[in-house]
Amino acid sequence: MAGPAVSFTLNPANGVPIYRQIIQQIEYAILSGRVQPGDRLPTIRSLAVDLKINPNTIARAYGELEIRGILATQVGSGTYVSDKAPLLGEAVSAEEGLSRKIQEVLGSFVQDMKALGLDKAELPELIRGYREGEADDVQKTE
Amino acid sequence: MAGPAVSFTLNPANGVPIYRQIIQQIEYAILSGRVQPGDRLPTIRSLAVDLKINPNTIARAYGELEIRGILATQVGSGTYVSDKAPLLGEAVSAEEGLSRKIQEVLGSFVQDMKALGLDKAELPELIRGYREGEADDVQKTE
Amino acid sequence: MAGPAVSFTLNPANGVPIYRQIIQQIEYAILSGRVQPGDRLPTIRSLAVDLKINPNTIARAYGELEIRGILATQVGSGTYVSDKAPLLGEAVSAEEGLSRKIQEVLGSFVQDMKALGLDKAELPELIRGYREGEADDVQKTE
Amino acid sequence: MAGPAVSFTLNPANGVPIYRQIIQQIEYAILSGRVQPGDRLPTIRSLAVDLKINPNTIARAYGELEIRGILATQVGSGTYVSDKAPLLGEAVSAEEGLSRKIQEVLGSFVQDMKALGLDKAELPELIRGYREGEADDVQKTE
DNA sequence: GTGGTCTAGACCACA
DNA sequence: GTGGTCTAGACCACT
Repeated sequence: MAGPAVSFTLNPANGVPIYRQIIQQIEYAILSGRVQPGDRLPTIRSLAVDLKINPNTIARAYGELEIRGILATQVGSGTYVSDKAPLLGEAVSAEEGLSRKIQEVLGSFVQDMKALGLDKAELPELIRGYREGEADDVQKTE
Repeated sequence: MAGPAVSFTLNPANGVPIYRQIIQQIEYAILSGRVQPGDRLPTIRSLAVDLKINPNTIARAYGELEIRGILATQVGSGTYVSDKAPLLGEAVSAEEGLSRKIQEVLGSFVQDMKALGLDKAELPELIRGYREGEADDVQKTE
Repeated sequence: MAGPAVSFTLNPANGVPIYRQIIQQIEYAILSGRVQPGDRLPTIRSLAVDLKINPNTIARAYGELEIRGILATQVGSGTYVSDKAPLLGEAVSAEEGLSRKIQEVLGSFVQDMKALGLDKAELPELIRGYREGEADDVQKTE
Repeated sequence: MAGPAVSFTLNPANGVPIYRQIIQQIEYAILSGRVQPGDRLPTIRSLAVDLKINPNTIARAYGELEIRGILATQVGSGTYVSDKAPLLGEAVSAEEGLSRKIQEVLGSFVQDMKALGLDKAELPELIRGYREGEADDVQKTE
């Protein structure tokens, strides 16, 4: 619990590009409030070591978030979450940004389960029965 | 309800390659039993017209599933679900295959929600409150 | 003898699709041990230039072998022989895989010759008399 | 031994189109002398029944051989091997036609085996040790 | 009318 | 520089 506010969990074999997994996890951490504007992110090098991936990949993720105004780099000091960060996309408030993303994730979950033959009404029960299992092939920080 | 057994819904802007979306929807339809071994899939050309994409893209999806033994094609006649299809991956029975996939989808949903700051206990309530909205930018068959 | 471990020889006019000829030659090179797990294959583009064919055709061959678990690609780096590659098909050992394929090729040779009126007993003599001629219309690497 | 002079052995799953397998077997039978000019071939319908395939497929094989002057159809009477049949391709004598085909088959056999790591010198021994095994998945006449 | 093969070329993702 | 995705279109193989 003393680790960084953004903990990264990468799955290099699930088809989603690694730099995109990193972007998503930073976005989620910001939206959920675990990371606040002004917070400092891990350096590219330290993250690269932790996650055992190419520093370029992290640089690309940070770079894209910077272009979108979500992160800001201060040379010689580090990378910080920008003040306007919570307003991801076209959201007008932090709450709305979080809520949108939740609806989006929820929507594709319900749709996937429908495609697998499960009705929305069956899902709460299914979730209650869910026990976190083994991760397949995952690299985590901390 | 009189439409084809596999209905396709594509989201061209979510980063997942189109041919992979098609593959997934066929797999899910087979796992859920909506499509049975021996069933004929839509022709490449008709699907291409319906989904407004290039026939080669459909052919690629069908082709990968054929290499994996899930589909079988008879040139001049069409593409069919193979007899051994329900045993996707290393599953030893159709039920096990479906169950595995459900756990997999469920797992990443719970994990995503956790990253957005929601605890597992909050999810059933969230789902109950979910109203199906119209998706953003989606192409469907039918 | 200092060339690449897989040398490709295509016959564009024998009815066998080019991408299948490539697949076969990679398989044979693996089965015979000339190419080992972990070895890097020629890049798609360089092979395309060498063989004077479209890069997509090479990509298709590599792609099918990847789906079958025989190759693994690392984008930005290249295409490699997978660790489990020698166990092609249902073979349980590299030796068995090679032996099976040899019997298969041998079987169709004997059968073809029988259809041409030659008995098995005549074949050893025939082979001894065989002088390697120049092939008709062939494209080779190197 | 009382069957037709051309006995057909089809393998629907080896990638070679069925009509091409039929053409090859007729060619081989002619080249080897098992079938002589003037001999009558089985009717399309009877062959279709024997081989359990679509009559169109046989019609196509016969049709192609007719275009090449190897077969001749007499309406109402049947299909016959033409007088000039043994001169397949550009061969100037029946012996030369047979010899060419034998060299061709032999050449690709030696090449395949070389690709599998076997030297020409090892092949006679290999053939002597060969025992005809089970056919995989084959349909034969008679 | 099915699906299969191949080409040409554009643009993207990744190291 | 790697490989990946998609399009457009030509031509072939087969029923």
